[in-house]
Amino acid sequence: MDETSDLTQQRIRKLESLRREGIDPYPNDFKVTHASKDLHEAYGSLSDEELKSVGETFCLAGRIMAIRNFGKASFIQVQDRKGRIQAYLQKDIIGESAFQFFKTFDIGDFIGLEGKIFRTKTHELTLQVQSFRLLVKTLRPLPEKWHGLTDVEARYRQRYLDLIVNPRVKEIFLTRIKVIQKIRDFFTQRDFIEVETPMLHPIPGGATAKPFKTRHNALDMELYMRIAPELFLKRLVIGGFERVFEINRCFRNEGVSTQHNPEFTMLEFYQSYATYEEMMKMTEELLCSMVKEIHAGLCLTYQGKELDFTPPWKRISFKESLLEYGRVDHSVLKEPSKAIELAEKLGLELKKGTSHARVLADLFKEKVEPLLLQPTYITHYPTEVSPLSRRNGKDPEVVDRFELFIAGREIANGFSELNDPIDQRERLIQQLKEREDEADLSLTLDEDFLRAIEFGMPPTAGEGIGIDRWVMLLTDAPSIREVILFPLLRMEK
RNA sequence: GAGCCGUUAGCUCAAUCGGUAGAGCAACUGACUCUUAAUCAGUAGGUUGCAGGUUCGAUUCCUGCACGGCUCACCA
Repeated sequence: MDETSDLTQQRIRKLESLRREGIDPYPNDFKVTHASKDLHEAYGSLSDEELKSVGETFCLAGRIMAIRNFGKASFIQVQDRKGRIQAYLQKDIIGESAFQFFKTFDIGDFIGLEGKIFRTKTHELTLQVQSFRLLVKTLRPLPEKWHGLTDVEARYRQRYLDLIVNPRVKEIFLTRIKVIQKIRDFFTQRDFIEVETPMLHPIPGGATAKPFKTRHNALDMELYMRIAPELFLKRLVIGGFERVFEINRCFRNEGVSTQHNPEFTMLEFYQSYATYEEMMKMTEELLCSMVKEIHAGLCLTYQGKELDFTPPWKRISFKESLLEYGRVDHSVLKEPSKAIELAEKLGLELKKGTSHARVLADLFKEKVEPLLLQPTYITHYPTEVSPLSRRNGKDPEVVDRFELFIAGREIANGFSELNDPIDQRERLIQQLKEREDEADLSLTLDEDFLRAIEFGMPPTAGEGIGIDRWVMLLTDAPSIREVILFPLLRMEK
């Protein structure tokens, strides 16, 4: 058992002996003047001679990641929030008793250092320690210094360890944070307002995923964790916030995979007096700005595949894509029976109903989606599978909608919003009818949403972008769990 | 939900046909004042995920369970 492991017992004994000697193993009064990176940036390029004239004393603190002991001197690697720096402790300088005290330190302990900067014979910028303090005595040993922590389960369950010993992991999450910051800046600059809408929905809507059910005790009320913020953001548009965005969590009670986590982060934004075509343009600008910043160019490699983000991105209609990528016969687009025939030939299970549009959507998923490696907009989906999108002016059977695919995955979904309240009501009812057989009590008509639209929604376009999947592309992560700090796992035994 | 694979020391990994469970790092003792996966000598560390079964004998073969990974299914 961990609690009785020898290594931990040893350290508890060390801790007790420190206390007996009157040393506080967890002080909080050490003051830091510099971070490791500050020193690397300020002095990394100076010559050995120039460094000698730097008289300044620096106070740093961090976790000891490596110790290389000699008889009367020690090198240590100290890690702080910005990186690592080497420090050098010499018995002659810090004194006999201090040096003996240092010998009791373990890898993983936090240390506070005060000293001057110099360069070793092997040209490494190093802190010549004049004095030091124990800041935290740790009780458990860190994973191995060379291989680090590779066990995937341990990495996810004990993400703190993963972050301590695997620098790449820290980098991924810093990139994720940068992405979110960048999105905020992008929309704020364009006069959008960031809002927060409810996570607890009386009626789940805005998508057709299965929701998590929960319950409010005092109100004696069934609630659902939101599957999408869409219907609330539109209420805000109706209320006069003509440009809004939200970056927040959505919850879907579905299977877990390398592409799906039950809770994930979605960006949604709505702009009045814009159309789906302007959304496509804005999406190119937004995503390209991030690719440029993180990859110093418009190309990146994802899982061995070269992706080129140079705009404009290919746009092709849903039906055209079935012909061009799916290589289906024209008759499949025209005759439902032919579509069903093809789907059956491919071994697709047509559970969702066998209407022409649904079958085509299944064929698309099977035959087209995996081929869309380079950024590609698929436009004009069938109206039937897009209950919240505005009908196309020339062909009411399709909608002014697009989905963005990159590396064979859906990254974004946007459309000109349906603001005809009568059509909206009919299409939501139609959607409910199709799902009736699934006997899901959560599927109810959101009458307040329909009432809101009856008060008039300005012509608006909106879009949602899955942030996790986008960060996966930017960081070359093979699984969504690599870009979520604490992915959902079963309970540990 | 199904299939396949995995689970051995704190960490990373070995263990031939079923025959006493090993190494590196970390730890402990000692040597060493410019190392950087420091080096050298020595010591200690295990309910082989859990529960059964087969066998003289199981890390190894079989069954069930738990947890994880991948693929598929479900699903925006």
